[in-house]
Amino acid sequence: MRLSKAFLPTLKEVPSDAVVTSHKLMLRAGLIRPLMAGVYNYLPFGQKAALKAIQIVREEMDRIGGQEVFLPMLNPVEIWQETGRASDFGSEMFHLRDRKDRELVLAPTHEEIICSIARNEVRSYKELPQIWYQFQSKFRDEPRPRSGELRTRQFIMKDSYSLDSDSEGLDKSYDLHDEAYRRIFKRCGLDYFVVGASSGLMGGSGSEEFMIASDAGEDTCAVCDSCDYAANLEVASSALKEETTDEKVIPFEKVPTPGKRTVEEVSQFLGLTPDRFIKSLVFVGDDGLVMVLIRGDEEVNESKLLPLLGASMRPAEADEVLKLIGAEIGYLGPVGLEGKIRIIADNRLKDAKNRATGANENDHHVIGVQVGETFKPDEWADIRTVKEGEPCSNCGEPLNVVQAIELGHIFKLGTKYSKAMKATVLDKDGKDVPLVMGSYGIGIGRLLAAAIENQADNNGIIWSVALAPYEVVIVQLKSKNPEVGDTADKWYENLKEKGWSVALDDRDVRPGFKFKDADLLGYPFQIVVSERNLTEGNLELKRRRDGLKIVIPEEEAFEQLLKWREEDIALTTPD
RNA sequence: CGGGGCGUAGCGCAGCCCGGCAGCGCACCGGCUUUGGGAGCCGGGGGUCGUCGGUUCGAAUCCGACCGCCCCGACCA
Repeated sequence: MRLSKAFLPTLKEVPSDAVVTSHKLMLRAGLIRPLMAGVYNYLPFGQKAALKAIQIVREEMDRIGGQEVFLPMLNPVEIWQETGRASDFGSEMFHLRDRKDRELVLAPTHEEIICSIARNEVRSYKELPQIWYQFQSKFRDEPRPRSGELRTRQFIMKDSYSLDSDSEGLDKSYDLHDEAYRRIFKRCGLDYFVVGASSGLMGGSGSEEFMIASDAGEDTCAVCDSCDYAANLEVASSALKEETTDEKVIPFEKVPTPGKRTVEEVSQFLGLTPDRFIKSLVFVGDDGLVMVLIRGDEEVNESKLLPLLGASMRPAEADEVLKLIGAEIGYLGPVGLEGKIRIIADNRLKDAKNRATGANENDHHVIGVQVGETFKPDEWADIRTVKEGEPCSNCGEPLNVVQAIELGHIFKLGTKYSKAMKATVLDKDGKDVPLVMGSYGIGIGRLLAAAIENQADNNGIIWSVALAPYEVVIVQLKSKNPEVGDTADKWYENLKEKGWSVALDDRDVRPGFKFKDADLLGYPFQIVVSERNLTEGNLELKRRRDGLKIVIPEEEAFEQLLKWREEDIALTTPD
């Protein structure tokens, strides 16, 4: 590409709307421009990088036997009603009507569409396994898009779906994706790690996320440095146990606590530490109100609660609580509510002695609560949020808690969708069985943003050869000596002929401008062609990654460049 | 959806408190000079001051409603 002809609107100043590094740099480097909240235009250089990422993903999906398809983003709402997800997604799904007033949706993902194809076309276990994938715009009306390409309302996703006739088959398809994803992120030069994850609304029996550590990330993960344990905080657990005590039992008593509602207020008022409290929260699940108990100094993990309460889970409203229990939020507790409301307690409260909690009467709490005696919960579960430094459940060493960006997510869906949509095949015994499905996603824009978050400096982006819009730029400095332009042209044509992707900065601007732009754009390599060096028969080469600059005889320059490129590619080659 | 901030030339911003000619820097156009880290000088073009309504002799400025964008939180396949 000759930059004199390129559409490359770079910015010297940082747009005021951008906060995170990748967003600032994608705007400054002219990769993207905003259209509205959470929706971006991809400009030529951004699209170049996206296509490179897409090609890497495509090669790896083909490598595991995936077949590329292209499924509609415009869907009839009925198909989403078959699985109940039209309502599960709620207002996160875009709805629209056609000219005949038929209700349509913009697809946020494609499990339902895959099922609708499979139930019509796939008859026998002999046709399985199948892996179908696509690159497609996904639409999700996020309540709060943010951080540029990290969370958007429309984005390109590689989504794939595996179809098998039994769970052993699913395991294989899942493992193939696991391998493909590791190769993809390695090839993109990303320092990823894999964590156990929540399946959330997707359902199914298991899922893993591919993460990259970054303060810009919206996910929090517990990671063990001593063993391979790593989990999204949504599902992470630790080996922490309630310390057993032989303290003397104090008698059960109701005490007035006028106007004191929060654990902090009541603990101060009663002279107890927050860990001596049982915090009682009320949620609404698929089957009505549920009381959830956790130690006063800890936080309930709503992701862990979701599978226990159902997809419609939400915190209860104040008046719902008042109606059932007769006390306001702040004075709630499990004592005396057995049989009246389902009570789920965190494992850590087992055998807890001498605790304080709400009395279910305004302005009163109770003390001397012996868990298991004063009251018995209906269920025990791990519903707490793991904190930094707690012992790893695998090896006992302290866990680290880190912020991370979710690059990809793989799910074992099982039969949730195939059952709901009657997508079945005949098995070996001639019996109808529902397809056993997996679903697997990578956000392309997020992948690019993560790569930039991971590799950038004060001067701009640092692309790896794998994702760079162009792997090398020829910075042609202006000169009256025609040899400079001729040499730059010659190198441009020669490199292109050798299959390199190359940009020639032949714009009529000053040298400083070109150098700044080259660093901002993040080409892995720069070739500076100037009169000053050329009179000595030299070129200057610069490697963006570490800023290394060398002046080298023109005849030796290509050899050096080739070596640098091979080194760069070696860094992103899977084992 | 709750809290906060913002909306003035393509971009970054000042002016608003205390109402009275709509400004600055960059970018853009023309000219001259300059040419190894985002040039200098001279000249020039570009604005429904987010929208609608109100107060006022007069509104970018004060008041109200709405719209949009960003941040924090809630939420997030």
